[in-house]
Amino acid sequence: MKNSMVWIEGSGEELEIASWAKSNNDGGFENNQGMEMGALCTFNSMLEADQDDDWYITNANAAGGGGQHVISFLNESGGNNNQLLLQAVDSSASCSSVFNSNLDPSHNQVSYFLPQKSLIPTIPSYPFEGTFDLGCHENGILENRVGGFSDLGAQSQLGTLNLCPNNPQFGANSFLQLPQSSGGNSLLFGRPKILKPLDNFASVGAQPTLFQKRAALRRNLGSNLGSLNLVNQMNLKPASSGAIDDQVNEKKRKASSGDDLEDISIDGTNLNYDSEDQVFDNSSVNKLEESDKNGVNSSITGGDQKGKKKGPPAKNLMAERRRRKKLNDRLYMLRSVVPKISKMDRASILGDAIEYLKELLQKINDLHSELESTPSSSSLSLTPTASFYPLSPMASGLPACIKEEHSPSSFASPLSSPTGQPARVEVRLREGRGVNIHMFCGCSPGILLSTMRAIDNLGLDIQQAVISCFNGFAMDVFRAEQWLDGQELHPDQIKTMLLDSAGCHEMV
Amino acid sequence: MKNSMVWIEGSGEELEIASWAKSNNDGGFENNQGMEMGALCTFNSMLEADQDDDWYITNANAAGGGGQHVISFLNESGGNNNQLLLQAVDSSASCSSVFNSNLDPSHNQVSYFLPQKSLIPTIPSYPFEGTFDLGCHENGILENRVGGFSDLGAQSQLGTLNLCPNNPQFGANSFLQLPQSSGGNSLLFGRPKILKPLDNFASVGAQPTLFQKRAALRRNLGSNLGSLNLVNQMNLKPASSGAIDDQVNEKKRKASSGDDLEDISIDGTNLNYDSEDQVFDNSSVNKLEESDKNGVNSSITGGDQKGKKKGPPAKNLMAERRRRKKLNDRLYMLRSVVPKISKMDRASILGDAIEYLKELLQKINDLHSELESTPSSSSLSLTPTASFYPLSPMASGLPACIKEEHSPSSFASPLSSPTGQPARVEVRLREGRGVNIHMFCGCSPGILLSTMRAIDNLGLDIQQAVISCFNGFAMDVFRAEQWLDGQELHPDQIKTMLLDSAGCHEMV
DNA sequence: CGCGACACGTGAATC
DNA sequence: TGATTCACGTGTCGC
Repeated sequence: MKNSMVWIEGSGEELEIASWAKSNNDGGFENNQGMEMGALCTFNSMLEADQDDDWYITNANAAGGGGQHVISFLNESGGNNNQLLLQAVDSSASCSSVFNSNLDPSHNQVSYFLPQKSLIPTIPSYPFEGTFDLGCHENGILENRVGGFSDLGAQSQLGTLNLCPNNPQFGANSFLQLPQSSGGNSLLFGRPKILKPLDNFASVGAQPTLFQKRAALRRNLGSNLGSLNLVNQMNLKPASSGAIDDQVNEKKRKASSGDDLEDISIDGTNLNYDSEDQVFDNSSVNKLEESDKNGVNSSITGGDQKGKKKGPPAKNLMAERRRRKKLNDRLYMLRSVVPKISKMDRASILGDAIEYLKELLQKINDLHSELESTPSSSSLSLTPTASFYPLSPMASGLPACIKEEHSPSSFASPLSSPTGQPARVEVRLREGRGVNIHMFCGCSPGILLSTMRAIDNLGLDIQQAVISCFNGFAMDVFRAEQWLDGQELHPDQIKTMLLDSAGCHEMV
Repeated sequence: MKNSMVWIEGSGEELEIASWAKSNNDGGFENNQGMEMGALCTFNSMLEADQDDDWYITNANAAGGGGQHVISFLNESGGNNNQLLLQAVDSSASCSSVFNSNLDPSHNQVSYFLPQKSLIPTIPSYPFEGTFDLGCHENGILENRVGGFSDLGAQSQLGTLNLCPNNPQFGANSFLQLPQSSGGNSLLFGRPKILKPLDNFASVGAQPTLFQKRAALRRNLGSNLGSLNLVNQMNLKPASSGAIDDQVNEKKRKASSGDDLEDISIDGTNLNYDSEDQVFDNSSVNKLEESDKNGVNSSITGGDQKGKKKGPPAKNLMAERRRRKKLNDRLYMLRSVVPKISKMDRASILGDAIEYLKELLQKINDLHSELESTPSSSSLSLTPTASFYPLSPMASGLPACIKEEHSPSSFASPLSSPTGQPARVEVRLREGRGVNIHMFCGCSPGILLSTMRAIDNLGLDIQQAVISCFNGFAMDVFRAEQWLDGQELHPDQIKTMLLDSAGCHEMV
């Protein structure tokens, strides 16, 4: 769990809090499970989520464990062509790029992980300690602010990376993210600044984002790195490490509103809130307290005081949290699906999405017109439908770019990348044999294959990745392992190899 | 401006409140102008809005009257390909469908109008009365809750329709919109229920949404229809009609937070807050007061009391308001750009956008392939545009539709597939050497490579595709061509080949 | 009356 | 140090 905080929302209903958290340490198994559940949930949620909304509606199973089958369900249905595969991103979970076809993480949380801005680039992975239940714990630690994406920074990419590892299964999501990463980064720290807020961390349990932010920042900044690098500690840490937390706690807010609460989780914990129905308040609370231990908290909860105002608030509070999370998840999803993200800012994400959307439309127009006119000379000035194309410079080349200019290179979204775009490759070694790769370049025929070959030749097994090939070629490998026994690969080796393959992919 | 409420945000800076409002009645001319201005503003805002953000930055003109030229500007710029033309939506403004290329309404308000849910379907247009300045007035009327999109309903489609006529120029945007309309709806009332909250109403001045909601609901419900149908009155009405407003006002909230304020606008008015720099507090305030007249308000501002806490808050407060508004605007914009909105829910909008985006990608692929194949047989069964594949019901025709319901299976997200899942492969030949492949299966190590290899072995060159690898492996090849001279591949060949590779990917 | 949805204000963090 | 951004909790409204 390192960075990635997955937050699961109960399968059937409530597992909100991060299941992933549970097994932080040991890694694999549980986490995965958690992830799946999350995914599962997601699906369900998606299906069901908006109610009549679009997302498929199928609630069914979900509940408890059956994540898997849920999934299968989808698959079946899936035949589902339509979907390109989005990355589902769950605000809570850090894995950003998930590509879920389903949109709605909301009810059932999903995973996601958004790249964070990477304040603390140095820290490779931030596992999340908190277990699901424990999750609360974590939250507490981090604190109230659990919210969605914030800047957090530090964990940013890490989160992404980490998560994936954790939940290889889910990994799928990451897909589209590429673009982002390309910019700089989604995968890793690559892009220092770009991704600001959204990053994955989002929420572990509840609000990974802030959580991450703070946690990361504080911890990282303050103390840290050492301890956290590999392990989960980060998250736990807060809990465990009183000091840092304290700082956080002090702020904890609670004081302000004062009361509220009622429920447990209240501030510190947050984690649960997502859980929705099944509130694990208790557990979480307990943990929280730990975390809360800091001064202020007491003021707040006092214990769990609920005496406060009326009873109702608590419920609403949870609901609101869920809502927020859902919204964030969607936002992340959108983000993951949009190639060129530019800023991680919420508004920017939205804006980028809009722009991208426009580009696509434009492109469609162009194609359409072309199609019509095609055969013959067509191209003329006529501009069939509307002036589509003339303008569309964007369509092809720089679609959205516009904005970008300045940041010209950084993100170049796959789309944007004119094919000519020189390849950009970022490689980051995770601990063990893990490798994160972010590659972005102009799309040229054969590049996909050549890249895959290159990776294969490098002895890397891609476990989690999202690759998109449109205008440009973008690949974000969230998790890959070196199966080739031999020596450890050096990032540069990988990089050059990939660049080479990109350079001469046509020759494939 | 009948329905469409354009909200202009000062050109240079602040014209926040709705210019459009001004000329309600007479219809055409002024309205248009208003619209234009709105548009104009929007552009500017867009351009400038996010600062470094993407949106083009160009403030220039905007200001006063020049709506037209602005537009032309756009066009020129337009050559500007980039933009597809979005409909800009401003949370504050009600006009939904404007198609502005620019994304960022925030700073400079823009216009928009979102289709509302149409609570009051019967009412065709809701013009906004309030003029810019007056806008405040309006706001006041509606009330504090000016927020973003709320349900409002009634105006929904109407707004859209109206607008278009007004700004033919912008019409371009519509282009893409089609999809929407096809969906059911965006244009007219067609879809009765779908659009709920976002509707255009949004806000005139500050928080259109709620405003609208309440205003609309109350008014509509309570009284209304008759008067409003064609004309602008609706909007004005609130202002004019005290009664309705009052109801609204009562709720106004303000009381809760109580203080804050400092600034003028405080609650009731809100309008200004968006304005940012130039706060027209005064004007707005004045108006507000009118609106505020309801009981509670007084409690709140009391006047403008600012005594409260510290100094800082106020500023931040305003900033936050702006931010919120901006975000809402973007959201609306997104909404306006996405044809099939289904629910007006924020989350739904996001989700729909995501889905729509996917569709577009798919469509592009289709077109692309078609295009390539075109000359020749093109027509085939392929169903040119859309439905390429069987699965993609959505893609073509009903793109979004899916959403809906039925499509249980339809979406199956890639993610979902548990690894165990048997591979599913769908292959469709496009004309020419084009091939569409949809593959979905459990994720197992090496599957990516093996699949790539299989494709390579098949002599297929992937040109457009999205591949995700997480829990499951999902690959959607939108466009691939057979470069292997030889014979034409048979879909089944491809399919079996891929299935084999998936089956034994580990052997890779 | 609960539940969902929003907006608001606020504290905090980052730039 | 100011400006933004975010998340949170809360009040409110509509179903």
